[in-house]
Amino acid sequence: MSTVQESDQVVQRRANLEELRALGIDVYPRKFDATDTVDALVAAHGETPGEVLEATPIATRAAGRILGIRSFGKANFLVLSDGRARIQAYIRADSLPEADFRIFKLLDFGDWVGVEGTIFRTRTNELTIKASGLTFLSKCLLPLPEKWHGLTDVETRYRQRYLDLVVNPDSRRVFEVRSRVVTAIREFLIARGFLEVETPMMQAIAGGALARPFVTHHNALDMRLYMRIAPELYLKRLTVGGIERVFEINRNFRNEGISTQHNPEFTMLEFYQAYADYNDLMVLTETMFAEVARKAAGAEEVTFGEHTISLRAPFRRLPLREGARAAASRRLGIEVTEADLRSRERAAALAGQLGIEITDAMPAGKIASEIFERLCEDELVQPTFVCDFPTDVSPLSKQKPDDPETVERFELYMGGFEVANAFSELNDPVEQRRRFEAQLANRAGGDDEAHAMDDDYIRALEFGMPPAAGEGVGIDRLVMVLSNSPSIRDVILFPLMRPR
RNA sequence: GGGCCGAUAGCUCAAUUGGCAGAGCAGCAGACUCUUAAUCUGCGGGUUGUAGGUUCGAUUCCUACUCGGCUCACCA
Repeated sequence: MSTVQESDQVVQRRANLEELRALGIDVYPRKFDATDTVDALVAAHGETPGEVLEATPIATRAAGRILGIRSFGKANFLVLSDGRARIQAYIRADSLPEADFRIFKLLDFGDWVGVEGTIFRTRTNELTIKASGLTFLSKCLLPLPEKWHGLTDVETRYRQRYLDLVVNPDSRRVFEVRSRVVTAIREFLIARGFLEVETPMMQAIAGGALARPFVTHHNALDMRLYMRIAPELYLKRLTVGGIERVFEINRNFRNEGISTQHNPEFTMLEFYQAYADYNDLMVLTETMFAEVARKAAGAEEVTFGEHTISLRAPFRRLPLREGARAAASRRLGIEVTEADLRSRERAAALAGQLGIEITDAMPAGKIASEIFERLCEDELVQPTFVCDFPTDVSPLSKQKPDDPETVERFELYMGGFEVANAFSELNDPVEQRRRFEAQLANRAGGDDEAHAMDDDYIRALEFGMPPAAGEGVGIDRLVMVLSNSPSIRDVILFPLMRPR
């Protein structure tokens, strides 16, 4: 947004500002010494009866943005917001200095002020600061959205998030949930001996996931760099280095479509635990999610759209081929077997019958997972560990000891989308090299999201990586579920938008 | 990228068959010493997303474009 045309309202607000200046007031003062936040006042005295407040008057100094002015000549009310809570201030001409009352007369909806006074309850039992002093703190020169309907235009809410936060308390609530989610995860992992680290965001090889990267360039080194699509290979190098429990919460970047579940930059928790396998991580994840839900949303059951989602452990386990097999059987009215899904030829035929497009380059496992995603994904509302993925869609996972076509991997679905992905980590350098080579073949076959060869990573494995399991958790999506937000843009403060 | 929908005052929304572009809040002037979506009286406020076209006349119909939403495709 560039300059806004000077409407009559803006002219008026500027005039009010100049009039304050003419009174000798510093209209952009340095500071205000508040003794309490509005939120703290409401929390502390929201239930205190009026008689108690009257018997022992409580003095306070609080500041905030004006979100309401009700004027009755000599008796006036201001609604003061600190972004979390609101409290009203009672401004009486004969209760505060004349100069301060003159300030009041020049206030506009949206201005920042500080109020000094004592707390009482009005006849209508409203908790109120009876002002004995009023300090002007900053001017709102542009008219804010309306007090009653707030701001509903989604484009403006995303582009000018600050307006959304000013007038829509629910929006603020979402980002408080988000903050608590991250805090709860940190506490959970640190309490279990995990070390938080930061690994490169700019990488010479964008590995650890199958996705198109953003490309950038380092001038001094004259080298191509990729914004990371995952921290995985660096965190696993750290397990080679002996950091047995490690995690990172940070941004990933993927150069792909935008949707209600995809933003080009998104926040991911990734953690690795040595000596554990994917079964251990399922237990860890259930425990963690239940705790995070309690701490961030206040309960293990949350409302998500028309659903109630329970994050109480344990979560359902559903082997991928079993889910795909059952769904395909239902859809086609025939008995589909797991063996069908393991056969390239029969799986391809099934996909054809189901109307799922496949390419010649797709191996059987890829087709099975396509069938699963198309038929099952939307129905996975309650937390479900989809487990035992085909090997050829999982280049970094360890195979099951008795079934080399299957890896020890799970994805956690809830609310109808994927929230986490984990596996027993492939730590055999020879097998890892073979998997990378298979990926290179896919790339040659036209799959530009296939994993690149990473010799440096192979070398790290050759030094010996302990048995370990690792997991990535999409923080944004988890927050969506825990804050009942239908779009990922609702949980990202400044989602990517085309410039206007 | 495809499909559908949307864009009107600062905000939230109307506008009949194509016929003077309106309301509430916000703003301005005034009244009011406990209101809370305060109330009451009066007043101002518009390049109807952009560019074209059809028409005596376009917010309305048509075309293109911009931005956005949903959705499909895509998406470890």
